Amino acid sequence: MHITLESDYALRIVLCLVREKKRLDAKTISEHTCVTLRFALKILRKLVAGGIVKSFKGTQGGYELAKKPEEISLKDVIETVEGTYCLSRCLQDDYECSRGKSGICCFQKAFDEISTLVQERLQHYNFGMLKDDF
Amino acid sequence: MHITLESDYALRIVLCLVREKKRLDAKTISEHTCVTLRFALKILRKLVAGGIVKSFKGTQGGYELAKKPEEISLKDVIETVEGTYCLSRCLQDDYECSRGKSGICCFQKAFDEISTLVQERLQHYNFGMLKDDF
DNA sequence: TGAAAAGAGTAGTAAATTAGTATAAATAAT
DNA sequence: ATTATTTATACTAATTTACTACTCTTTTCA
Repeated sequence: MHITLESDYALRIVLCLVREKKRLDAKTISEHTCVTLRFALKILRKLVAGGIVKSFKGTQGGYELAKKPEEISLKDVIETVEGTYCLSRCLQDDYECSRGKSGICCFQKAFDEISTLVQERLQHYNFGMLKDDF
Repeated sequence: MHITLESDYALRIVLCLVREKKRLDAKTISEHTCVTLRFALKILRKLVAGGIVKSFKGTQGGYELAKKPEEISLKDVIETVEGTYCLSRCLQDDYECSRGKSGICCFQKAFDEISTLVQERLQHYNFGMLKDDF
């Protein structure tokens, strides 16, 4: 019931790019964030696919932010890495809830409210606010 | 980043006891909730230890609620089964955050706020409110 | 133009967590 | 005593998370 380590690493990586304010190659990012090179590369690919980071191939290549820090929320990064947040599986479209015949159980409303709240808060915090906060 | 299936089963089990309003043995609970007998027994032990359910040994034994439905929150059940909710490991006492030398990182405040919010909401919903809601 | 320095893609393995089972012992009622 | 129940401990299986290996493609620049 946690944010995964992978999300945590992704947040560090984005923070690293926010702070350095320039193009960085994967090796440098790996060193700054204490995430292994291979794993950092994998996460960076997800961030690129999610439109949070831009990549440049070849010598002098590397990664830059694709948006301004204040346009990148915790939600953007976390959901790019691990998909939409939901508190219980019964909120997922493909989940067959064995409790209710109707497909709607008494817990669903509560879980849905809480998941929405979490998403809203994760959306609220962005890297513009967070960057100097160490 | 989910409530586990085990918590989900625990909620069903408590709901079953709330609805039946009488002492039930593990086999009956298992049948009503579609949780295997062995696993239901395991979860019931946690619920007993957590003070949510009372157990009675021997013939005519079984389980009853230890409190009124309105005194049992979602939080009570979920935390009994899987421990305190926290969004990120960096909120756990024993977690060594490799980001900040100070032990406090810029994400911690946000995660802490959100975790608190989730706990508050889970506390708010109780089985008195939920029981008839199918 | 081709070697070097990057990232991209795919597939795999290892570790951790979650889910579930087996077995033997203890207890209470009759 | 016997039977129906819970308790306790330890185990195994399945799933998810974390991480690695290898090969390919692209870009730069001597």
